[in-house]
Amino acid sequence: MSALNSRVSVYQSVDSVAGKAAGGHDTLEFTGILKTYARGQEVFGQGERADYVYKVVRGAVRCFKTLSDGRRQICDFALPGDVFGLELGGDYGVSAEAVADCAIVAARRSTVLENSADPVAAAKAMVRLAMTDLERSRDHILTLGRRGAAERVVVFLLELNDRLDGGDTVELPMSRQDMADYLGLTIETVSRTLTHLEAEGLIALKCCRSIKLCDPRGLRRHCD
Amino acid sequence: MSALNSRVSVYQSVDSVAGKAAGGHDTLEFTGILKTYARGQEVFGQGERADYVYKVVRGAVRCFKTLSDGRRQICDFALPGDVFGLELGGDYGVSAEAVADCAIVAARRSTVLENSADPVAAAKAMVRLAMTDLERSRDHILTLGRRGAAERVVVFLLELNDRLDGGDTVELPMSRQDMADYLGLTIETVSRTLTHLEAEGLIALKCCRSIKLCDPRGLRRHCD
DNA sequence: CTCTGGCCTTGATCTGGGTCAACTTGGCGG
DNA sequence: CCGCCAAGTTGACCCAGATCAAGGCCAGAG
Repeated sequence: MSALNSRVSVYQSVDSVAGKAAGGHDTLEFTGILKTYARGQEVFGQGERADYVYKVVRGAVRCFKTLSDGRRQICDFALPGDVFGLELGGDYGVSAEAVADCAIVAARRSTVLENSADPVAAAKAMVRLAMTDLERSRDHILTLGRRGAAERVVVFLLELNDRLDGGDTVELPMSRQDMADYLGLTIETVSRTLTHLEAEGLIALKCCRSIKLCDPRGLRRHCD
Repeated sequence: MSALNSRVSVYQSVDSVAGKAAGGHDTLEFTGILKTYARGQEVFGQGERADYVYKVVRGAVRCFKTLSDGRRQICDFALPGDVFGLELGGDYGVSAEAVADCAIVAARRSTVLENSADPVAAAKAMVRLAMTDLERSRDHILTLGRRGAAERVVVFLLELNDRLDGGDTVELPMSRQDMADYLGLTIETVSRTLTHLEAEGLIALKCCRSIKLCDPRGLRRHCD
């Protein structure tokens, strides 16, 4: 459970972590320590002091909330290039775990925010990150509140395809359980739905973690 | 449908719209025009240019997304003191309508953001607003993804009671339909659930828009 | 006063997705 | 190569909440 292979080294990243709309402005200087996390390893837990901000270099992370009886809801997946662990101030509102083996940069909050060379640009980049997350959350809310199982799965595949950008094939970094916990379904329903979509010729399950989107137009029609 | 009673006047508001955690810093100077909106009137529509930011003075606003077949999901209610219409840049990602008769301040985005006397404080206040919304959205996602009907209604009542702060009684500004569209349920289920909660002695329906929380502790136990 | 139209409640029935259980598949260590 | 175990699939059945339908309860108009 605890830090197994936490090989660490200093890492300098000055990538743009701004949204696609940015024309190069408002980038967040992201300097920190590169760590690796094994599949299933915790990055941080809900309620801990939010002293660090993270950025995925390789792999994928799930950010989730848990009810006292164990029910889990994944709020978001952080994919390569994504920042996570951004908080209002105090504590993390979610827990974060590696979905697959990961390389992640951990930067002190204060370094990224206060000690920045250009505080206005840093704050603007923060706003951009928060608003991007917020818009994705809203779509997630729409999906969970008003879409049926098939629509949820289709929306998920299309979104992942968009974010991973691997042509017409989605290489899922997560298990069926993770998909289910993101989509508010059960593993059985996710599995069945994928089988149905394949039977309809909309997708092809090359293997259970590799899905080809055969008919993107048809899929999009499936969920407006 | 269009602007019926859009009595307008200049309005100077320098309220703190920062979160509760703020010790007085990072306030957003919010200067704009005070407008009134009739119940049901649209404030802005999804896809329109997001040139204005809004702040509720009186009444309540629903921010929602709609699917092409008419299914509606309310993402958030904006209550007195809340800012809404904050966007990444381009267009509004949701539509906004008055749930009840409202008084709302509309401020130009540029006035609030760029032309601010203290751009760093403004940007920080923006981050605070976005993060607050984001955290509420995450809770909403948890509710929609993993809670049953009774838990949803209870969580909703507790949250509203917290935000409105009217002692132990919640004066609902919205209809059953709005509640249902926020909670991912139907009006019938919301109505039945309230009746059940009353039968259990957890709440009292003084009238259909006025609900007394008789046993806050019991309610909280209902949904962890 | 009655009429009308929202809004809300209540009951009967239906169904999408959950639950339970068996089985298959695939990756990995020995 | 086999055996093992986690992950995924498939089937049978069940139930929470949706749907369909009938009234009830105001508030405002006439």
